Amino acid sequence: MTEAALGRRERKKEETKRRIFEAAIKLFNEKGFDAATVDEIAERADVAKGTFFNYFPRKEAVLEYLSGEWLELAEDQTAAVHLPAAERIINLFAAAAGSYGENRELTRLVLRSSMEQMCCPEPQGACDRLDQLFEDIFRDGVARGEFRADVEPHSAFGVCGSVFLGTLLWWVGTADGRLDPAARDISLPDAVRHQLSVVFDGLRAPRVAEG
Amino acid sequence: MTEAALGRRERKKEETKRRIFEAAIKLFNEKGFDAATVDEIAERADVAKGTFFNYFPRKEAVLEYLSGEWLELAEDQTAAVHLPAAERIINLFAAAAGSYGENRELTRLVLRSSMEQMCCPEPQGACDRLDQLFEDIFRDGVARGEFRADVEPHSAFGVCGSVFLGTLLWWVGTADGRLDPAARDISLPDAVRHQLSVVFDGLRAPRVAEG
DNA sequence: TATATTCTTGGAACGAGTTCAAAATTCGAG
DNA sequence: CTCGAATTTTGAACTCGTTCCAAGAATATA
Repeated sequence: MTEAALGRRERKKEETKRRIFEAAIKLFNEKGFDAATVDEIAERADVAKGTFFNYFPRKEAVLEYLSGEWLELAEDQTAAVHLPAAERIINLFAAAAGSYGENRELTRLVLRSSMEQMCCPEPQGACDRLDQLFEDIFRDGVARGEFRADVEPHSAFGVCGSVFLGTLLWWVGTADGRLDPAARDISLPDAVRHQLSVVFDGLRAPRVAEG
Repeated sequence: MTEAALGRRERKKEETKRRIFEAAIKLFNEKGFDAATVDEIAERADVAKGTFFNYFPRKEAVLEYLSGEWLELAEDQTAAVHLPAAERIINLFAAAAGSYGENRELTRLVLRSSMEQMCCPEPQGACDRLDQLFEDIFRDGVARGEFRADVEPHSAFGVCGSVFLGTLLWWVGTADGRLDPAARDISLPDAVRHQLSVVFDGLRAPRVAEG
C-alpha cells in the first residue's frame, strides 16, 4: 500500500527532522546559538525536548548537519573539466564560500563545529569529502603540468583548505558594525579567490629575467 | 614598606590566578577539558567555585590565557634580523608550533579557543600580536626584494597564519593511536615549515626556461 | 481484528557552568 | 588604632544541555 520507496514511518521521521532542523536554524539566526535553548527549538518544532535528542544527539549536531548541506552545494563545481585545474579548485572553494557567506553569525557557528570535527576526523566527515574532490582535481593538474609534481596532493589540500578556512574565519570576524575597510568592498567568495591565488603563485618575488 | 612595585593585594591576586591556572591546566591534562569540572579546579586551587570566575570569566578563558603564554615564547624569533625574511617567518611559526606541540589534547583545546577569539577579534588578542610580528618581517622582506610587492602584508599574514593554524589542526587530528603514516616521521614544527615553504614557492609548476 | 514488536514521546531528574548578593578581608585616612 | 570604603571571596541558587525511562503510538504479522 505504500507508494513511495520509504514507508510512512521513514517519511515522518525525515519530516520531523527537517522541522526540528529548520526551527533550530531559524532560532539560531534570531537570537544566537547559546541563547536559543533546546526547549525553545523543540517547542517551535512542536515536539518534546527529548525528541530533539532523538534526531540530533547534541545541540551542536544541528550545525554539523548544516555544514554537510552547504558542502553539497559546492560539489557540482568539480564538473567543469575543461577549465584549468587551478581555476576549478578556486571555483570549488569559492562556491563553498558562497554557501557559507550568507550570515556571519551562522557561519561562525558552523565553522566552530567544523573545526571540532576536523580535530577528531570521522572517516566520512565533510572535510574528507572536500579533500577527495580537491585531490582529484589537483592530480589532474599535475598530470597536465599545471602544478608542481613534488607536492603531495594531501599536503596541497592542507594548504588550500587552511587558507579557505582562515579566510572564512577572517570574514566572520569582520562583524557588520566594525568592518575592516578592506572587507567592505569584497565579497567572501572573492576574498577566497584572492587568497587562493596567492597560494598558487607563491609569495616570493619572481626572479627578474635579466639576473 | 612594600618592597615590590605591587602591593600585597596585587601580589596575592596574581598568585591566586596562577594557582587556579596551574590547577586547571594540570586537571585538563589529567582528565580532559570537559571532564575537569570547575568545582575540582577550584578545590585543587583551594578557592571557592565563585572565585574561579573572578579570575577567568569562563572556563574556556583558561585556554585563552594559555595561548597567550605560548605565543610569548615565540616572540623572540623575530630578533634574528640577519636571516632572510622567509626564514624568519618560518622560524616564527615553527617556534610557536613548538610551544603548541607538546600535548595533542591540550593543543586541541587551545586551538578551539583561539578560533573563537579569531572569530570575534579583540583589539589586543593573541592573533593581532602575531599579525604585528609577521607584518614587520614581511615588509622588511618586501623592501629587500625577497617578496612580491603586490601582496598586502595583511593578506600574506592571512595565508601564512591560516596554514599555520591548519597544520596545527591536522596534527591534532593525528591522534596518537591512529597516526597518519606521514605524521609518524615528521614533527609538528617540521610540518609547519614544510607547509609554509609551499606557500612561499607556490603550487604552480615553474615555467620551463626554454619555453 | 488481535497481538507482538519496534519506535517515539515528553516529563522528571541530573550535572556542570555561571550568576549574584551577602560576608569577609584589605586598605587608607583621621 | 579605629572606622568606613572598596575590593575580594564565597557558596547557594539558577539555567540549560543531556540522560533516562515508562507510557503510548505506529507498524508488521497472523
